[in-house]
Amino acid sequence: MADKKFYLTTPIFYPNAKLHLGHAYTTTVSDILVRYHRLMGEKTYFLTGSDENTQKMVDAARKDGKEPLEFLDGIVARFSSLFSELSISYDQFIRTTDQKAHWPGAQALWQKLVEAGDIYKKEYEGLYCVGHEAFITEKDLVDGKCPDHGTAPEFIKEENYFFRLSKYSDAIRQKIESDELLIVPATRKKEILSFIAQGLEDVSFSRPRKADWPQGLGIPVPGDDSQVMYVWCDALSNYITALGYGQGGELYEEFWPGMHVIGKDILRFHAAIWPGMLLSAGLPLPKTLLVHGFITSGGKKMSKTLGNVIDPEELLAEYGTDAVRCFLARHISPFEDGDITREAFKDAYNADLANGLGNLSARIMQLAATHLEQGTRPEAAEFPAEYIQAMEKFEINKAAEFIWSRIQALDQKITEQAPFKLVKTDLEAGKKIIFDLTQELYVIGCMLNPIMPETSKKIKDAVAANQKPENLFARHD
RNA sequence: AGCGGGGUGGAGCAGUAGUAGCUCGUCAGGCUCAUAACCUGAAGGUCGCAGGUGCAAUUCCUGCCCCCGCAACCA
Repeated sequence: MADKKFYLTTPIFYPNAKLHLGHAYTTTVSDILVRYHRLMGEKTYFLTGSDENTQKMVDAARKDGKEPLEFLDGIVARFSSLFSELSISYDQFIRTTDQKAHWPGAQALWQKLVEAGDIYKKEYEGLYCVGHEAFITEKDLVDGKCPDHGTAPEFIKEENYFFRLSKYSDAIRQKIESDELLIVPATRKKEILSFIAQGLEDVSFSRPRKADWPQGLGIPVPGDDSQVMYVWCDALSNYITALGYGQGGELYEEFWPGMHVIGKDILRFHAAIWPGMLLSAGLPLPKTLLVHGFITSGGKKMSKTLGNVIDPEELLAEYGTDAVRCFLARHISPFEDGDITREAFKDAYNADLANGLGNLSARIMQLAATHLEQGTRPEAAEFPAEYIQAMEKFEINKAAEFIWSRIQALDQKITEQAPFKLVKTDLEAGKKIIFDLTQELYVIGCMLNPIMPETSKKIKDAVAANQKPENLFARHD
């Protein structure tokens, strides 16, 4: 058990805008899983980062009147400030513009694909839409313009490198079917298998270096400085470059392969292109892909025009870190789309935290502080099987549900056994009940560790100190 | 068009071939240790529609209807 390893990554995020609730969700789910495995005594490594070599970022920077690299530093600082407010316990933040940490590994991986004979040059011509950052076909056009962006596409003829993904369709399918590459939930596995069954096409793997990209942006293709890597080798590779792949990294030897937490929109890249690259390079595939859904608000996708955007920063400022983590963990399924509104958040906060956990802690610890002589810090808390099973299956909402069923059971127990009454007639019997309550509260504190690290500590400390904690969660009305 | 997800008491969700559960809300009662909290009970659903297979379907199959996402700030 002690030498079990757990490596988990989030996607790397686009630094052209600030992070929204969806990013906060991915990262929080990831953090809960990592903290759980850490709690189980495993050696963990938790990676997150930013995907920086992109045209959209350059555009956003210029629009902001900043040089891209300077702009990036500012955005990345905001990322880490959000992560810190969310108590995200990552070990490393990888940036794809990092020429020391990232580039050598990405280039080493490219080289492997070349050696495997899977990189070839191809002339490509077509209509390129700048807004899409992609080629579009003539039949997409309306009046000669891109219907989404209202601009005429440029006719581009360029030579690019391609990756022979088609060669790996069968091998990838086999790995996924056999769960060697486990895709959770099963519906996503089915979805990607039906996609792969159509046969995978080779993918464009590089772009000509753009004149307006500064030095330091875009990873040069080994042996061809006129080209930079396209997103696949540039970004997906972060999962191993961060561990020092290609640079004799010990972390790589120790932790790869691990698991990726991703949103449903990037399933294809992670379940088709990325495994294809790894197969070509002769490297192990990730063990698990956890694919979560999107967070909607009022049943609709959050959008500025609808005005239903919920900003994680605002929620954090109003309710605090653990309250936000608790909502995301308990009320959003890690496998499907989930919904949040301010009203629902407030209701859940009052029910789960103020009336539930907070009030229970207060009533038990008030009794304990009044009637017990001293606190206790139980040696090793037993984790109930239901909790373990849910967490192992990544069902953090069910794990949370289980904790709250325990909270309810304790409230019932206090009412039924009425230790506050019993102490007046049979002090010892009353004290025994109160002591038991503190022990059970302590276990709840332990189980809460991954989901609500701060609250977990406060509860355990309160039991240890035999003191009623400060009001943990004040009601919001 | 195609692909994917979903339609279950007022709201949000679980769930299973055989008396339909949970949370919130509502109503009534109880308790007083606690954060006007907590506990108990009640009302409220023909489980989208129509067929089919089964002794039996909300649960399996077929068809249909409706909603949502796949295009934006994107996980």
